[in-house]
Amino acid sequence: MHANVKQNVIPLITPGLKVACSQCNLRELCLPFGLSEEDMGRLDNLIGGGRKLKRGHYLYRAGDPFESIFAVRSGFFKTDVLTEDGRDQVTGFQMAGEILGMDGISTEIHTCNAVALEDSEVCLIPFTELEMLSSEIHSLQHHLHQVMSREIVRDHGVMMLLGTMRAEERLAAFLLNLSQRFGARGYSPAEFHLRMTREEIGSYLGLKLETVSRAFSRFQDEGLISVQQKHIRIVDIPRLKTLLTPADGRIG
Amino acid sequence: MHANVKQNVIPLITPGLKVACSQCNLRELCLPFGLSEEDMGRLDNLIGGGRKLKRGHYLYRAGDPFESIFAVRSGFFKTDVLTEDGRDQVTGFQMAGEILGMDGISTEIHTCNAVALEDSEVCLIPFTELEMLSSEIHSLQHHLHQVMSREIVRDHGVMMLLGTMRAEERLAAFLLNLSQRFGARGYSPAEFHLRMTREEIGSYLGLKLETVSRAFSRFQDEGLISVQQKHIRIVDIPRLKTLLTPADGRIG
DNA sequence: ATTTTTCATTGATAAAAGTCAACGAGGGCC
DNA sequence: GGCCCTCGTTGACTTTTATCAATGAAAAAT
Repeated sequence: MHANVKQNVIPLITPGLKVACSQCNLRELCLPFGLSEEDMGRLDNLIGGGRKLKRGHYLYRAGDPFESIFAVRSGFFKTDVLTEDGRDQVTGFQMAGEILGMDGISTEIHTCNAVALEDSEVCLIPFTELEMLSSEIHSLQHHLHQVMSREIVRDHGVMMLLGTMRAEERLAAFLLNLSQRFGARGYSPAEFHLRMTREEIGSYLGLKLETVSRAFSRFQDEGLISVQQKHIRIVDIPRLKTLLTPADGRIG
Repeated sequence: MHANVKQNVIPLITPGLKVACSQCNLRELCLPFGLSEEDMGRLDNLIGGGRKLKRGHYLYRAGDPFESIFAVRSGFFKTDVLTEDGRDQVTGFQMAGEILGMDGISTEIHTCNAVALEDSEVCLIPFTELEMLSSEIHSLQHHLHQVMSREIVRDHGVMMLLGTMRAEERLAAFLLNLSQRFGARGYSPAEFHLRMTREEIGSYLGLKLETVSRAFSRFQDEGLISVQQKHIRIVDIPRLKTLLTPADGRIG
């Protein structure tokens, strides 16, 4: 309880940053995907500006009233759920173009925390207005549904990971997922900087930090990756992928 | 691959069952929640009738084109995801009033299987039509978003369970969740029949069936529940709940 | 009604991950 | 630039869960 007081005292959110989907190079990844020029302009008008968050600051917390969803413009976030008895589960890591906050729609209260893992910017999308606009723009409505559905499908993937995979498989899946997402954003899929700690990775993967650390070391020993603290280079993507399709001793 | 041929050869779906939300005693739990009489009538017109499924039959399968979501009218379903390498993760169990199929919205292709675990009936809700109607009826639109968001929040709960809990905690959480949902539907929260096998419970909880079975036996030995195959009676709900809030040795 | 098959339970043993502990490296702060 | 604190790594050992295997009970098929 005391450990993270330092990073939370002031929810340092800087309003007033002007943003426009139509100018944004993330638009193909983000909410405006598939909108016409004109409709994108209407979405621009709705978006309540951008907000900057310094590393360690909360975008929202469990218990906060829900008003908006957020699109990550730059930076890196994690979301996590806490229980009364102090358990902490990281439910996801979000990067540019991804949508945060949909957990709050159901009860009008956020059920998880969203924290910036590096200095970040988000676009604030007031949800009531978004619903109003999406009832006028069919493609926006449909795309919103797709984004929510994609989140459900992603969650199923995490369940699969947590429910059926062993430690090294989980880590391999995690690295390949990051790799793919960095690649899709024009960054190197083979070399990147982890924004989260071993403990946060462990929480996401349902493992203890020591287990994560050992798995990293083993991957390095086997020449799959090269690790130096938070710097990762994937040396052998194909072989890393084979870790996810193990025991193919199935009889057709 | 061969094991479940028997139950799948004919996707025995019986169309033509007429249903009306306005007459349905599940309406407070289901999609029409919060609609006016008039709007409910419009929803009635949209719903493509009911369908009956015999136990073991698929409502839809991964790979099927997505057209509709489904509301469970009666019966019991499971959803699961398979990987190429044969891993199988049960992602949920659905009962009356709950919505199935939202995984398909994102890509227009279902990503999981939905199987009836007992003879069941669903209402078929064509999704394109639902979107059209929901852009006219704001409360319907909002409620659809809430239903999807609730699914996301539920998924976070499963992640928490899989990521942080031990075998007995998982089973306790599972039983309490079923208990609560049966109770909400007017059935006994203390005594019910499990529709799924130990293996399916295990898959959902990220455990092997033997571990599930042992945990059941231990709960029974400790006087928490009484188990006889699929028949469960929860003897001591409060004590079962304390299993979920263990080690409260936190220092404030 | 009987046979067959599936499902559940239990025990012995193995494997995987967790726990406890020590040490070392980096990054941020003064 | 140096100090402090957080984070990461590694080792030894424990706990938990999986695996393998056998038996029994119930449900489905004939």
